Amino acid sequence: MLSFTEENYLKALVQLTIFEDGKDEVGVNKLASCLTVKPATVSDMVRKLKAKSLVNYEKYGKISLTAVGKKSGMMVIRRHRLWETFLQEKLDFSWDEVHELAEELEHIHSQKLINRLDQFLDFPAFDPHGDAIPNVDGEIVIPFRKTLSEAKKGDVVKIVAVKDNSSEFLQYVDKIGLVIQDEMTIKEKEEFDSLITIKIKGKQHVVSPRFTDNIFVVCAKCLKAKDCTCKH
Amino acid sequence: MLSFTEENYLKALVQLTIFEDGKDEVGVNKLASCLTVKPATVSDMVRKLKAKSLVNYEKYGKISLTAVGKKSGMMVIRRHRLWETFLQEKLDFSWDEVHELAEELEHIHSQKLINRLDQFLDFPAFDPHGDAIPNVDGEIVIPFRKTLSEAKKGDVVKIVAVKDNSSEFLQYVDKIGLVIQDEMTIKEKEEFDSLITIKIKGKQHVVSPRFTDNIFVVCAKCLKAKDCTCKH
DNA sequence: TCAATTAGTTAGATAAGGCTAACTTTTATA
DNA sequence: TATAAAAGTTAGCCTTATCTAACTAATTGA
Repeated sequence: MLSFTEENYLKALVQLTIFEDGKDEVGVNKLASCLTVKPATVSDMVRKLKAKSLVNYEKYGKISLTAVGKKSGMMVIRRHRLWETFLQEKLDFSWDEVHELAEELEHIHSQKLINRLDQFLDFPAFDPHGDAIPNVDGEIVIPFRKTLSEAKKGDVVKIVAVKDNSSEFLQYVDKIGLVIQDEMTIKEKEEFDSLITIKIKGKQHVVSPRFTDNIFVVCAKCLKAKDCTCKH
Repeated sequence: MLSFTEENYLKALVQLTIFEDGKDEVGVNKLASCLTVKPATVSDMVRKLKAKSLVNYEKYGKISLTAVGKKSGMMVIRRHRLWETFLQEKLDFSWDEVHELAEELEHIHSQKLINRLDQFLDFPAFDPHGDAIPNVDGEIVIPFRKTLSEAKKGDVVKIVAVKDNSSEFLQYVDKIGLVIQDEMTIKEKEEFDSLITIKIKGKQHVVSPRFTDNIFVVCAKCLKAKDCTCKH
């Protein structure tokens, strides 16, 4: 059985490779800063994960997940997202509170428990932050989406997820009055400093990249994600 | 914050002192066997717990909990029993499955989480094994009860709890067809080998001390626990 | 009451996961 | 293309929680 720590390494690797498009491997430094440990620690640990056939890795090379490592990492994310959903739906936690608690709950191993929880929640497809929940086999369909930063002036987009799950970020989203599935219009886009003016529920807000880089949207005109070829 | 291990030591101490009547302290060996570690390990650990003012202890002496240690231990038990209740009531686990899972879940620290769970479960007073759940302040009322071994021939008693939470034991209880709150009659009691013949729902069973020592009952005539002065 | 048994302690080792400091590779750039 | 900067590794140390082996204290009972 994997330790708490090993699971966190695999989870971070999934996030830095599979969930980060155009990347299927990552360096020691990046992984270290993601886990807030020192590169030396990662160097050591990655050798142990390789010995367990969970990652592919050669000295001075990049790190990637093996099939087994990927599945294990996905299961941690499945557990995390199901617990987040439980906390919000059943225990009335706000979306900025659930992440931290799920960081602990995700390490409860029982397969049976998590599948019962899934059933109890009526097999949710998305967690409170709009992220897809991997299925019982660790598979996931990452829907088409782009960041708000990529939207153009005049676009009407729908928020589908948030990238940053920190409570500070989510509280700012709440303050602006934005909720998953809300539509908004891009009123202005200043190329110079990347500030964007958006209109939500009749109200305008000027937001910075700190915000727009962490909001996932789909263009309201082409909601069928897979068919979307538009440049909106 | 207490570590996983420290919490297990405090929980075991609560079980061996507060829950064991007539005892308020325990020796190193007993604690070690309860935790399935070696006495040497306990000797070391207890010094650390004393340094944190969680236990009272002098070299070669007995171990007892301080007020702070007792409260911490009680909170672990509160969390354990609430999770057990959740698993049975909401996720349809059987009572022989919940203990092991709760051993992991009990170490999730958030006070807010556990109080929300308590509310979600509608403030249960007892867990699936019939044990009282400590309140938000770590207080508990241990109701009057005795083991089935103490019952006398002819007594009519009601099962209120089980002492042994292992799945083997609970599966045996299921096999006999016994459920918490059931009444039974003591038909025979053989002093020689302590075998007892009980009648439950019209069916007779011969049971050994392995069973009777681990079943808590109250005499059916005097259910008001606190007022009970009978010798049944 | 003293010897044997039981209970408890200490010292030294191990494994996991982390650190710092010093070193080596790789890469990027002038 | 040489060299500085960035990225990665190694060695040695720390802490927590565990162990074994050897020792000491306390209790028990003949």
